[in-house]
Amino acid sequence: MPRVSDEYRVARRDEIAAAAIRAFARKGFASTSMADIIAESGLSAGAIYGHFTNKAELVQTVAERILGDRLSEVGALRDVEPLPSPGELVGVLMRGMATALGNPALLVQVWGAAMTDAALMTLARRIMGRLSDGLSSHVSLWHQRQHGLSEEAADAVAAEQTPLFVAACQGYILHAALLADFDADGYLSAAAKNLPR
Amino acid sequence: MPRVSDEYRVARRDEIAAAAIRAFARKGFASTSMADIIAESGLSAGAIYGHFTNKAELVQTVAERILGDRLSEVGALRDVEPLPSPGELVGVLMRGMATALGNPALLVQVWGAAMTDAALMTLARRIMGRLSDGLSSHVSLWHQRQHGLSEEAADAVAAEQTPLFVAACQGYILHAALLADFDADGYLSAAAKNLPR
DNA sequence: GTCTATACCAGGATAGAC
DNA sequence: GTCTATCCTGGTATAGAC
Repeated sequence: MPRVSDEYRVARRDEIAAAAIRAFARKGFASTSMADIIAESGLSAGAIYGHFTNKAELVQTVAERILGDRLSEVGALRDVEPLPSPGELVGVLMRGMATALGNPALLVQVWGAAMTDAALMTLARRIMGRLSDGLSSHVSLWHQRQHGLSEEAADAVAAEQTPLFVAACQGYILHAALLADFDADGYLSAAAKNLPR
Repeated sequence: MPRVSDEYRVARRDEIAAAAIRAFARKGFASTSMADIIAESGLSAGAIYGHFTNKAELVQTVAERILGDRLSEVGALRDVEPLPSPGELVGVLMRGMATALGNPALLVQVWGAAMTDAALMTLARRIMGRLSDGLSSHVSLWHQRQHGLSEEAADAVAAEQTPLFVAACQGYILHAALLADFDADGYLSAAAKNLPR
């Protein structure tokens, strides 16, 4: 029995989630406390806990939003013309992620946290599954168009190769997060050139 | 001015570090408390803090040991006969890591923790640098032997391709840590077959 | 060097007034 | 719904006896 309108509720939740994202971007995922988020939002502890039952639910919501946004990009992959090679696609995805997310360290922290947090683990799996599906269907399409494979044959090749393209994305993120002098363009052009095509 | 022999000191440190590794393997890297390590070691808080100034130093020592052990394997890469392709080498490395370390989740947690811990970041960079160097010199050797490239030309190719091999390792670890039904053999044979050679 | 006991702190969550 | 104030837990590190 809400005392206020649903629009108000969702708007407040959005507002709090946005503040949490800013806080995470500034202080990192794991080392951001509720106090940080509270300060960033300009609200109070009571207000936050009125909209999220606990920190886990808030984190879940925020992570969903951060990663979910990237997925729409994967969905639009099929329609790019001329069809880029899967290796080039890795570059498109990673550049999009870099500008949208800013700090790749956030993703690495989410992975680490997922190792001991069941909800985050589920989320990370779902995201990775969707990325994998998006890439896979693109790889299949590529082999059909480029090498004239049948759909079945192309799907088989895609099933085998897709993990390597996923790994190229994950490797990009880890390189970017760990190396101070990471050469992003060099990495991506090497991926476009050397991954199977 | 140590009151006991140096041998005793290093033996105790080793003992504590080994207990910490067991604790990390069981409860994960981030969520293991000093109390867990104390219990696992059978010693007391005072004893531990007599040998390590704080948790960070203990973690540093343990992480160094876990990751450092893997590096000897990288060093021995050159001597394998017949020379495996770089893609095959990824398989050798990852299988060795899997048996030695058991749980790949530990590495993912170390990466995540490194994002906000300067000492761990330094360590992670050093490990990745050495892995990269080991792979790189192998890739160069491979291209000299297999395709008759000059040392300079082979080094240039290696510089370009090495990040992809490193990414294949990192991707393996993330796949293994995140996916419940990960097909390790399928991943590694796909890597051996599809990575540049 | 090692033990027990405890000080101390950070962070998540709640109570009750408005 | 939101605020302020506070409780409570879990965790690191230290004090002082042996």
